[in-house]
Amino acid sequence: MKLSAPSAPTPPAELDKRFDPRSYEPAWQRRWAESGIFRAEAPSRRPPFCIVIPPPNVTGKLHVGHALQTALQDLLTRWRRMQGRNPLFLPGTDHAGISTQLMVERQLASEGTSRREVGRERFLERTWEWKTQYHGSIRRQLDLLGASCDWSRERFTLDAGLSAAVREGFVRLYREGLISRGEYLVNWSPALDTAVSDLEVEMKSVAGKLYHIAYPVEGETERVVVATTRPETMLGDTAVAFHPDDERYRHLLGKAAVLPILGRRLPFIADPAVDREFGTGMVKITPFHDPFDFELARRHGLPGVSVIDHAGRMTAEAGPEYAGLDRFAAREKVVERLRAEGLLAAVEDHVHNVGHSQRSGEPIEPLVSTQWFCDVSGMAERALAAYREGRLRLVPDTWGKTWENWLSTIRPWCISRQLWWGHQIPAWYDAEGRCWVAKSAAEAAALAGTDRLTQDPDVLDTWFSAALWPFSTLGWPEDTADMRTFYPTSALITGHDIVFFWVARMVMFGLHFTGEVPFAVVHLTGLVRDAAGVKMSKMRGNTLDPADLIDEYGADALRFTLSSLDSPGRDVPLNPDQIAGYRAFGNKIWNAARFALARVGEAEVQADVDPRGLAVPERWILSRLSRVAAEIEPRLEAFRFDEACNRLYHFFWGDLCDWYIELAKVALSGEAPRPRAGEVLLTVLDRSLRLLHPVMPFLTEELWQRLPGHQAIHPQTICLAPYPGREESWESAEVEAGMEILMQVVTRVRGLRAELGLPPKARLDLFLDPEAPAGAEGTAAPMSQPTLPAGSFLAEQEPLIRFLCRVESTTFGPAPPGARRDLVAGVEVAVVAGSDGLGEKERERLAREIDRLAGEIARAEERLADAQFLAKAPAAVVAGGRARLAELRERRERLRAGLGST
RNA sequence: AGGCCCGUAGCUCAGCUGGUUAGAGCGCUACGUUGACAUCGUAGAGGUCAGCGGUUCAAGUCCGCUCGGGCCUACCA
Repeated sequence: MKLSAPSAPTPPAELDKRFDPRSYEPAWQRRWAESGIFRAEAPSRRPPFCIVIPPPNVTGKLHVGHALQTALQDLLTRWRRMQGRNPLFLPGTDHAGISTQLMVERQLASEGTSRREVGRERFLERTWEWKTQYHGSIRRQLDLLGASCDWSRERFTLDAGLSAAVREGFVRLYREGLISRGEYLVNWSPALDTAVSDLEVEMKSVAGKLYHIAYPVEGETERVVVATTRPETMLGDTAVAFHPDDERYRHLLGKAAVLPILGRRLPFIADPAVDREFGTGMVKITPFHDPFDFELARRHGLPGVSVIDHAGRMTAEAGPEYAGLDRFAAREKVVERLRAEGLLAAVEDHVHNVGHSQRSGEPIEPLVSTQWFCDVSGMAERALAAYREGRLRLVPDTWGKTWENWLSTIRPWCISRQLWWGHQIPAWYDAEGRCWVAKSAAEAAALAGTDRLTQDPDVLDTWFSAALWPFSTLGWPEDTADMRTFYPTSALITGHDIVFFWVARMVMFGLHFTGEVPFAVVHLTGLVRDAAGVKMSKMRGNTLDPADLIDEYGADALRFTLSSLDSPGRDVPLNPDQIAGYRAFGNKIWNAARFALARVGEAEVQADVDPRGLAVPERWILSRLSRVAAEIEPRLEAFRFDEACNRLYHFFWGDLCDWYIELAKVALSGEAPRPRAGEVLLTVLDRSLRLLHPVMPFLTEELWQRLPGHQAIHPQTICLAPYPGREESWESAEVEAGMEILMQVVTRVRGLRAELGLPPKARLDLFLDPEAPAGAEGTAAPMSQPTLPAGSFLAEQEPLIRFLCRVESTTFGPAPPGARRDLVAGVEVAVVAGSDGLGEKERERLAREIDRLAGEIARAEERLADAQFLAKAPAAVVAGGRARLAELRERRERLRAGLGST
């Protein structure tokens, strides 16, 4: 495990002034991979941490949604690695049955052929070629992102091991009676020519028609009117139903209607499921082409008639007039005929929901077909219990209700698909049509007593293998070291769009096959949208390709952007401007390091720093660093990547760059040396880079390798350096409070200069009067220690103030008349600038500010006069209010003085 | 039909267990090439926190309703 030298020509060489992620990102990914530091150990003494990747489809390239999840998964993995755990980020891909098959079929079509023409074997060869190609591009993209995957453990849902796991799972469920084959009403996609599961049906609101059709009553002159949106299905009617309490129709019980066109006898049925309010309250029953009717027919033992076939065409049963017609053409023809016969009572516009095939888009055709089903009701109950008992945590927890709702109303899962690309169902049929389920043809032959068997041609739903993923990838059903070391896995991060497709099924299968929830916690991310919040889609042309974004902004900037946008329960609007903003942050970090490397002389990174004997700026930045470090880990634990990122960003840019590095300039230039300033700067930089590394792995490694003395932290790589935490001994409320006042004073002086319209170089004399009048203590930044009053603190730091404000002189004490003055943090800040008095604009501004203050003072006074408030509010709040009022009044006085003085 | 989420500055979003001065980034304005950084600096403008009602000494924050937007689940023909 050796890491070669960094890419810099000579070690702590000067940094290029140009910040260019492309110059180091690919090089580091290569170096890390070569050094083997991402390989997990099994067994290991270190505590495990495991994330299995939600396997991308080998259909195509990764999109930004993948980039988001990968960024977060890798963030956690790298963080845990730095904490000394034994992390496994397990990569892999999914064969994605329907999608991939469609892609290859499209390819064949463009060559003027089809899958039927080339045959199953050749088709599968072609699909494997496809897989190889796209797998390569997925791998490249994960590398570009900096994913610290253990590629030695990579899996594919159709590889030998996973295929064995799938057969094992199927056979077990079959033998337990949870998988069975039967003829049921299923969701049929005519375009895909396969059955699909309920989840693959997308309900769309469609503006259609509601046809009112008169059915004669047998042997009577009476007619009943039924309402339907699909008149063509009437050819498959076998009954007519109404609500048992519906007086309008009760007399019809025991009688029958006559189906127009075909003349079939349709008994009247009373069933409470019928809605009396809808249409006429009389409903035609088509058991084989409507789920509602199918259920009702089962309850009443009614037969069914199939009038629509797998291609969506009318069957012979529909009658010679319609056989062979497409269902929609048949609809027109049926309506025409009814109208001609005077049986069309009415046609009205009707908006209703129609199931569409998620993959191919056409309306789903409910029809009866022989398929394999998995009874998941028991598993669903256990998945529910796991959630309720806290063995499974959903983040954010708002998903709990959805979880409960879906699992408690779950129905059998149709797991067979009439496709070729996938796991062929391990069931064989003998000459008599008997079915033998086994893990192999040989085993089936042994069971059947003959090898004259034919395997079921269908394949399993892609999600069946996906449901086994967290343990099949670790070697299940074998008792492997990986399984013992890493299962159950630590966390799952995936998009909320597949919570049912995938997450729920993994939990169900995990509990069933391993007895454990496959992951302790699931973080459901939002969907990535474009800058305007619109869902990305190829059709809209608003997709962003991660590879392009990485090329333009660098992987670190993309990772930081995505991580900081992942706030709970929200979608992720990705705006390239924002990525550019975080690339600028990278540049900022780069230049901070460049400054340090150029100025620290012989200083080196220290594993620890004793704050005793350090000057205020050094003590301050160490204190700030400790506080920020303390805030990061709890946020990562809670999947609040957004908060962690924001804190790091503001610490680095705000505290470190804006203030500390400015303060360090005087010390490092030799103008006013301070003890160990260089050492502190390097140490703060080292720890900041380590804190940032899980989010921005490349930049932090590139810079960290150049920090003199970084070997004291880790000899090889920042990837394995310890993740910094809190350093209590570095913290000082006193120093932070003092610095807070200093910063406010400096900011106010700069403000006064700008307000007076003075050029930066214009001479300015500063007067500070910290002997704030009574009542002005307890401001926004109260001096917590009486040992360090504002006055002496500011006096001690006078050279820094002079430097930061660029003033000629600082005088402690009351300002002379004519000075422009203000009050901040209990300190009067006044400047005397040459001879010019206040300009008209400035007078107006001041007057407005004084007005605004008057309003605030009035409100504060009113509140403090309220007996209820005084009695009920906590003492601290009341005291704070009083102090604030005093400060407001005092500030108004100063401003008035400044205004009147001209 | 049921459930969930959202409506805060021009844009995209933070805002933890309610505390009075609501933040960030981008954009905008003015000034600025002071040797880390113009992928920058300094200062600034900009919000009746969708609306109404309630709880409370105190509401962006809690509760109810309304309006607007999005998502998910669902066998009303």
